[in-house]
Amino acid sequence: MNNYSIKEIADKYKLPHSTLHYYEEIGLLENVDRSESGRRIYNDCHICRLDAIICFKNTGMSISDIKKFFTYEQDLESHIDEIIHLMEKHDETIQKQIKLLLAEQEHIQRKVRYYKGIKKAIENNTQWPSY
Amino acid sequence: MNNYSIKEIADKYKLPHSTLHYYEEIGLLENVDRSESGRRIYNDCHICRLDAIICFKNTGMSISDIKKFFTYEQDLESHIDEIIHLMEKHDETIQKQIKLLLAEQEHIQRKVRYYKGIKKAIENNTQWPSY
DNA sequence: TCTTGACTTAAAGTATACTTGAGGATTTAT
DNA sequence: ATAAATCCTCAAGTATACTTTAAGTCAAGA
Repeated sequence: MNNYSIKEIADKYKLPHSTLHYYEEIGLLENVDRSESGRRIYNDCHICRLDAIICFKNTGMSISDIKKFFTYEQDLESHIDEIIHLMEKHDETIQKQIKLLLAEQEHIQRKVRYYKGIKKAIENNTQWPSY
Repeated sequence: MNNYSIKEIADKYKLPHSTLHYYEEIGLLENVDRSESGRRIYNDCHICRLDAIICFKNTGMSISDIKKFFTYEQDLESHIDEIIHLMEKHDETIQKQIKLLLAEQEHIQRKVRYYKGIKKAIENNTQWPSY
């Protein structure tokens, strides 16, 4: 089990120290050891948890849901159904997000084509395209 | 050019009235006419703009960037390069989001499989799978 | 040893995007 | 005619997720 300073963790995840303080304060990061002088000592469990936090955050999960996940995970046997449900729901959410993004990307790309048409028309002093 | 009450618009876009008030207050919706008694009268330009606002919001664009887009659009000729740049940048952003979501979806699906394995192990009183 | 950089706490502040509440006016349906 | 629905303004409040500030302690290199 390796040890890490707050700087090492902050650098690894490109997070400011304050965010790590904050995550600890709200209970998202737990059991952070301290050196004799009171400095935080992180370990591989925190690495593990931060990997999950980053993944969940990247996919738009709220901090309160992320916390719920870890709470369930701490007593996995009695919450296995909730955990599976949470993960399956989140999988669906991601799927919906991807679908929406793909659809909206079409709109944006259409706008790009439209505005490029306008640019050409401006440059050549010809008629503007219709949208 | 059709006219719409705030209720019609709110229903169409499934937004509370307050959000439409807010969008007007911050200048995202402009030139909203009023009836004699002071009630808002929206028209097809607002429909058009709201379609774009919803699209931009769905793809994670900030309100300040959405405002910037409409500001540029109001004097398209002198801002055509900025508009194209904004849209192309946004297209890239969406592309990145999709990539990230697809990658993270793998992680979530792996978790689902893992926890389902655990559920089975609990039910059959057998050994837990490794992650 | 001294200075610089890393770290601490606790409270207050910030950014974004709305939402709610109070109090009143108007419109529509019965 | 009256009740219910819809709308108005403006200020204050809320939720989420941090960030900043202040004032100080600790550790490591020159």
